[in-house]
Amino acid sequence: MTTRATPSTTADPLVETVLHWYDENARDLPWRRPEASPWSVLVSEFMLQQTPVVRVLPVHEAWLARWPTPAALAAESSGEAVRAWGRLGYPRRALRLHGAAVAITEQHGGEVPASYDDLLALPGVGDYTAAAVAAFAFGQRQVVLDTNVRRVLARTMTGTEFPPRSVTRAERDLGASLLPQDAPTAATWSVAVMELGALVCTADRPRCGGCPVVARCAWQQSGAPAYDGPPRQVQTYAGTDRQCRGRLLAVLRDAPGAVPKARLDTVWENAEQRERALASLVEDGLATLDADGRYRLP
DNA sequence: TACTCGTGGAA
DNA sequence: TTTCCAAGAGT
Repeated sequence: MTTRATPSTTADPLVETVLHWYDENARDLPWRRPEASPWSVLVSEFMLQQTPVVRVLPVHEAWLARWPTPAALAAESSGEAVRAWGRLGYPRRALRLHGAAVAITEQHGGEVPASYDDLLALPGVGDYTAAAVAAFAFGQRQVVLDTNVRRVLARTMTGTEFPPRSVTRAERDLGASLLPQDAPTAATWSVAVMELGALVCTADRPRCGGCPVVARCAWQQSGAPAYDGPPRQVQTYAGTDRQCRGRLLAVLRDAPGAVPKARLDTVWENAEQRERALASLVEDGLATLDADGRYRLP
């Protein structure tokens, strides 16, 4: 399984316990294998933004087989990236990943940059993804705060069931305070605490009975009080522009070439909303209007 | 800051 | 059936 530095480099017993738990319980994911390239890691991080691991796995495998390097993807049209993205959701991520591949090819000699700042400058790469790639692809010491890590820290350290709506200074300081000094150990801790959140310390029905740090969990020790913060964001979907865009783009994705507008008109009843959604797809660069009035992927 | 941006599995 | 939400980013 995973290897790491000696325990003496870590101060907090919670960190040590989670590292040991990860040694025994880590999932074998393609982008975690020793032979995984930084490009494989970067692609996985794009795909995993708001999409579950099980749905990413097959698309990630096909993506890396077709485009083994950033330059290979950069040589394709952005539309092919959108098509290969399939039904992972949020297709603008496909566009941004293509844009990142172009930037890597043109500005970094085709090699995924290792520095946080260079990564952050890539399209579609925010604080989380830049830190994650620096840590997981390059073994750097970075504070990696994703939804899993934030939830684990909220429960074990802060004693609340859920973290704040957006990342706070306190969370960042807490993450920094727990980070092992040794870079390889820090990188392993980052993926380990994320894995704990994904497999045990889940958002609903956490498996506290199987949690290695339940005895140290502030939330559990205080009786697992119910969440009393502001209501978490509700994601409505049915009838939204988002659903309409999804229907329209599915038609373009499944067609080999351009499609007549009449065909797009059949997948959404409300004409006003349909026109607005189609215009927004074009505006976003996810669709192109041909001179003959037909639509296609860019 | 708050909102938008897809999709589908689980309970 | 409805609700929740999953390795966020951009504006």
